Amino acid sequence: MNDSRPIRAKSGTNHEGTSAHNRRVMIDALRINGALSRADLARATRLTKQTVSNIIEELERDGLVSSQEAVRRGRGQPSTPYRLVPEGAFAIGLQIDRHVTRAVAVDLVGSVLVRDEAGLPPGGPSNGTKVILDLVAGIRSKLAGVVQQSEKRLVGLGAAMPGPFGVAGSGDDPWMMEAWQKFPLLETLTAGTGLDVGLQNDAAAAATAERMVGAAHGIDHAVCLFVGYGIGAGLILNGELYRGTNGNAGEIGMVLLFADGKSTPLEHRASLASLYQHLSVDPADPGLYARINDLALRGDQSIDAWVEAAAVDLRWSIHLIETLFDPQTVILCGSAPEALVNRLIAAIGPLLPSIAERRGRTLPRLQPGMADPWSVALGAAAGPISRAFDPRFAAILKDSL
Amino acid sequence: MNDSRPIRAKSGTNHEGTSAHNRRVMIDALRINGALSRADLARATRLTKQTVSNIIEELERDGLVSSQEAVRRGRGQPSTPYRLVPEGAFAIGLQIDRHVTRAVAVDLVGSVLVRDEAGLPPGGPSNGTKVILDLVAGIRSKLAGVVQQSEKRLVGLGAAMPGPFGVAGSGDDPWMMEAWQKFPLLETLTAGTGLDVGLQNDAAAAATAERMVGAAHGIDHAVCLFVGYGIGAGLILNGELYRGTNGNAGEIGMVLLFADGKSTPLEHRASLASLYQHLSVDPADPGLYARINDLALRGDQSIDAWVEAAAVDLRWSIHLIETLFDPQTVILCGSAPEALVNRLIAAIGPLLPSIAERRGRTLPRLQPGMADPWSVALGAAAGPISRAFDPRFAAILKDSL
DNA sequence: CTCATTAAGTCAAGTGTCTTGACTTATTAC
DNA sequence: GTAATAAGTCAAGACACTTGACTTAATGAG
Repeated sequence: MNDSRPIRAKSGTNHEGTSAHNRRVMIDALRINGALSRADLARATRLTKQTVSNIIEELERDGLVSSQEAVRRGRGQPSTPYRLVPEGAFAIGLQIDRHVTRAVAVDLVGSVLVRDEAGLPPGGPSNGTKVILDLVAGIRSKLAGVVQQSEKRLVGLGAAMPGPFGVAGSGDDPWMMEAWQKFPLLETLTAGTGLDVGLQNDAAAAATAERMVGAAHGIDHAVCLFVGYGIGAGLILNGELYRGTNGNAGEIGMVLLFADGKSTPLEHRASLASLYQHLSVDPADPGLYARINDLALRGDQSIDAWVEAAAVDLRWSIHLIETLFDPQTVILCGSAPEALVNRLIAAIGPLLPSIAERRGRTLPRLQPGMADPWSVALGAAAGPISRAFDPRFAAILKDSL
Repeated sequence: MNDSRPIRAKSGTNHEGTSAHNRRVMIDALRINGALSRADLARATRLTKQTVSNIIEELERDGLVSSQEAVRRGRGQPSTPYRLVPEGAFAIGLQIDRHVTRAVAVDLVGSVLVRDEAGLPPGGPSNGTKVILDLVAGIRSKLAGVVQQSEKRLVGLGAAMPGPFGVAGSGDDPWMMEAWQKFPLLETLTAGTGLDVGLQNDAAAAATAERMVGAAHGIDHAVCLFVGYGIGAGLILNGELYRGTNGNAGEIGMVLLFADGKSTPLEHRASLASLYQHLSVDPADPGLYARINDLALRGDQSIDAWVEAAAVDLRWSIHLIETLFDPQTVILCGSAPEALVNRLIAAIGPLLPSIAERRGRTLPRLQPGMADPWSVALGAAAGPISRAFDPRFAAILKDSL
C-alpha cells in the first residue's frame, strides 16, 4: 500500500501565476526603459492595450507606479507615461564582514535612503548577533522617520557575507567568518526581525547591485568579478543571479593554482587579504581603507608591486570567466578603495585572447563597476527587491505562493 | 516625433502560456518518475485533479501519453497510471565532426531508432553539405520505414559540432572545422530539410543527452565534462542547458594555462588530440577508435603515460567546475573509447578539495557518463525534444509562439 | 480652417483555462 | 456488511487575457 517513493515534478501554474508574471514584466520594463506609456508597454510585452491598462491601474492603486505629464508624440492622442514610484517598496540590506557590519535601506529603484555601520566584536555570532539585530532595528526606525509607511512596504531583509557556505573550514580565519558561515543566520534574522530574509555571498550581492543600478542594468548575461578581502564572482545568467546547488557558484577565489610544486588558492594571490599581507598591515585597522586609497593615488611603490602581480591573476580570472560563462560583459567591482580599483583596471589591460574577442561587440569586455564600501550592503538589499518584483520562472509557479 | 529608442522588455504571458507550461510539466513528471496516475500528477504539480484530467485527456488524444493497467494501491479506487508514449514524437540528431558525420533518429523518451554515418570529405562545407543533407534524408526515410507517422511527429533537427562559434580561428585546423563554424549551417539545414533546426556544441549535446537518458536525468544542476577531440563542458543550470551569450559557455578547453613562461590551452594537454599527438597517430584513421580502446584495455604503456598526465588536468578541471558552478554532480563523458574513459576515471581520483566536499551529499562528486561515439548525435537529437517538451521559462512567454 | 489620419486609451462582451465542491466509482479495513 | 478512503468526473464558477468597436486628442494635408 505505502508505495511512497517521493514524486519529483515541477510545479504547474494558473491565472495568478500569469498575472504575477505580467505585473513583474511591467515593473521590469519601467525599470529598464524609464517611464513608458500603456501603449508602449503593450507593444513591448506583447500584451493587449486593455490588459496593460488593467495591470497599470492595479499597480497605481498599489502605489508602485504613477502617471506623469502627458506627452505629445506627433499625431494621435498624447500618451501618458508611467514611472516606477521609488517609495513603492523598501528593503533592508545587511553586510556582515570580518570586523564590521553595515546596513542600508533602499527603495524600489535602488536608492539608498539610510545607512549605518557598526564594529563587529571578535567571537563570531555569539557576540555579534545582538550588534547586527540592533543595527537592523536602527535602520528600520530611521527609515520610518524618513518615509511614510515604510514598514508596510518593506519587502524583506537581504544579508550578504563572504562565502563559501556549508563547507569545512579553510583554516585561516582570525575573524570567525567560518563560525558565521555555519551559524543559522537566516533563522536568527527571521526570528529577530520578523522579515523575509535572504542570504547570498558578497560577490553575488555586488552583482545584484550592479544589475539593479550599475553596469549590468538591463543586461541578462554578466559576471561581476568582486575584489574584496577575498575574491569571488557574482553570476547574472539568463537575467537572474545564479546561485548553484548550495549558493556557492562563482567562488573563483577558491580555484587552486599549481606552481612550483604547490597549490595556492587564487585569492591568496589577488585580493585585499594578499595586499594587506604584502604591506604587512593590520586588516582590522579602521583607517586602512582611506590610507590605501591615498597610497594608490600617490602611486606608492609597494602598492605598485602588488597591483602588477594581482593584475596578472585578475587578467587570467577574466579570461577564465569569459571562457566558461560567455557573458556579454565582465564587471570589475569590489569593496576595495576606488583608486586601487582604478589602478588595477589600468594594469589589467590588455586582456588575454578569449572567445569574448569577436566582431560586433556592443559592450566592452571589461567594465568598472561600483567600488564602494557600501555596494555589498546595497546588493544585499537589492536581493529582496529583485525577488519580489523581477520576472523570474520561479515566480510563475504555484509553489512560489 | 520619432523617438524610436527601442524599448526592451520581457514578454508577457496569457492562458496559452499557462496551458503550455502545465502540459510540459506533466510530460516532465512522467519522464522523471515513470508512469503516474492523474491523482499523483495533481499532487506533484499542485494542480487540481480536474485540471490534470483535462490535460492528460488532451495529451492522450495527441498520442503523447497512454494509460496502463489500473493498479490497486490499498483503499480507494484503483489508480490508472499514464506513461509517455515513445512514438509520440521524434527528432533527428546530427553530429558534424572532423572527418565523419553521424545522424540518429530518437523518440520522445530518447531511444535511438535509426543511426547512420558518413565520412566527411576534406574541404569543409562546400564539399560536406551534400553529404550531410543526404545523410539526414536517409535517416528520415529509414525512420519512416520503422515507425508510423514519423514525419508528422518530427519536432526538429538538432545539430552538434565542436565549438566555439563565431570566433576568429585558432590556427591548427586540418579538418576545416573553422570553416564549418563560420558556415551558415542553421540556414542551410533549415532550407535543405524544412525542419526546425537547432545548433549546439558537442559538449552541450553530450550534456543534453545525459539529462534526457543518462546520469543527469532529473537533475537540475549538473556539468558534463566532455572529452573528445577537444574538451568542453556542457552546463545544465536550473534544469536547462546554459548556452551563454553566443552559445559558447563551457568552452573549458580554451582556458589558458601558464607554465614555464608560456601559455597552453587546457585541451592541448588533455584531449584525444593530445593523445593522438602523444601516440604519433593519424586522427583520420577510421580504425583508430577500436585500436585505442584495445590499447587501453591491454594497459599499454604509452597510453598509461598520457592517462596519468591527462588525469592531472582533468582533476583540476573538475575542481574548477565545482568551484565555479557549484553543481550537484560532475559527469565525465566523451566521444572517447569507453576503456580509455574508464582508465581516466580511475586515474583522476582522488579529487581535489573543493566546495563540493560536504556532508550530506547524495550524489557522487564525479560520475561516469556515456562514452559512446553516438552520444553527441543522441544529444543533438535530444535538443529539439527538450525544446518542445521540457518546462522552460521561455516556453511560457508570448514571444515563444 | 477643415477634415482625414493617426495613435492612445476605454468599454463591454467573449474566450480559455484553472478552480470549486458535490458526486460517482471502486477498493480495503474492520 | 459497512464505514473509510482514494481516484476520478461533472457542472458551474472565477479569473485574467482578448477582441473589436468606440472615444478622445493630437497632427498634417489641402
